[in-house]
Amino acid sequence: MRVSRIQAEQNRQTVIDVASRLFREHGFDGIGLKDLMKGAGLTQGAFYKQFASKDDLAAQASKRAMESAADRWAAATAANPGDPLAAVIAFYLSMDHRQERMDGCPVAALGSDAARQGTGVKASFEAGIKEYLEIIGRLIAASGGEASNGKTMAVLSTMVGGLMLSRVVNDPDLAQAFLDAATEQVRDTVAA
Amino acid sequence: MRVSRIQAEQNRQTVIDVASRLFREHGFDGIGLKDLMKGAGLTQGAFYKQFASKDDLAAQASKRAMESAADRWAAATAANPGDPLAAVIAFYLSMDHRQERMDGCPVAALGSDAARQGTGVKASFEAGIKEYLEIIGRLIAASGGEASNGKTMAVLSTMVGGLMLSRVVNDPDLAQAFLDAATEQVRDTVAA
DNA sequence: TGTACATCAGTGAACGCGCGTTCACTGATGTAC
DNA sequence: TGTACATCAGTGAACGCGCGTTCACTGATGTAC
Repeated sequence: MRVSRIQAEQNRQTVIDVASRLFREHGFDGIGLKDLMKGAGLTQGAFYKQFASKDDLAAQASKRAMESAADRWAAATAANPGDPLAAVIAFYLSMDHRQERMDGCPVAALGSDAARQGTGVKASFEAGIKEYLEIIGRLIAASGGEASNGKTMAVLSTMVGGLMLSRVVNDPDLAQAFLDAATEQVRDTVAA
Repeated sequence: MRVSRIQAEQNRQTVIDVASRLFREHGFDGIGLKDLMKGAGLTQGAFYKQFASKDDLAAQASKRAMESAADRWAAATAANPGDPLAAVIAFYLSMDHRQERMDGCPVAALGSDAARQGTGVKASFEAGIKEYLEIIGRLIAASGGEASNGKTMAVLSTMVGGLMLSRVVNDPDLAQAFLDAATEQVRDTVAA
């Protein structure tokens, strides 16, 4: 049964949204097209009316995931206008973020998977990472610090690495210690 | 055809070695038992004489991968006794390391995969990460710095994050910039 | 505006394939005497 | 030390299953007049 062009486009967007979350939760190889489509209320057969391949969806879903992650950074800054940079750091390096892979940072959730993917997926990550860097740079500058490219990249590296390491260990105390250590490091770097 | 107990144990070790490399190259879900066994010169059927499940192998291969990564750190320090800490940092945050996922750091190669795995795999990573921290702590202390737990964890976070970010982008210049930024940050932290 | 027809988003079944796992069998190794 | 037999590492085929992808079909939507 045919569906209006508006509805069809809406469905396509829903599939991308769902995929951006389920890929983060299960990895690109850990979730099949059947379940991805089911998550959008559709059946498997409709997939190839909307996307060229699973890889194509992976690239688009990665883009969407990075965009929505940047939106969450914006939300964190809006919630704490007094010290927006501290708000982003606190949110990113929190136990909450560690535990919600599905709605969290795609670099931490899919970084090592993405390194194995094709140019399309990597391009999506690259664009999102550049957006991250711009936001961090702006926040450092706004807080009165000197926002060099090197400094913003170092800050992002520490945040991503700290979150990843905290997720990879079983011991909750060690996980918390990584988040704390990264937080302190980032604060020192920003203040320097 | 039966094989001597010594040969059987040797085969088992070979499977673990091969798996530790192929998992890093292709991810836990990206390589099948048939190819893993073929890499060790065996056939698929022998697998369950040696391991309880693929997950069991993943845990053992993760342990092996972390151990051999620590060995490479030791090799780097031995090659530059004058400044062993700088040698480890330079090796870890190099383009060479970025390009050789198969023989490189398992945290960067499999970190986001490992976060989705069971307790066994995570325990292997946790043990390896503690070993990393001990080595870094020892090297900082030896270089005359104050080696707090927080500092060593922050250093490791920055190294892992910097390498991961450099692998996830297409642009080689941006990749190099992440490696450079992380290197400088780690040097500053260690010297502080 | 109303009618006739073409379009095409979505369905559901099928395709070939590789997955993790199981199993009957082989034949060299290990053990008992 | 030599012989008879039990053990079991490894083989290769099979199991059921889910994968990504394709396709004939449906029927509401969009278009032409």
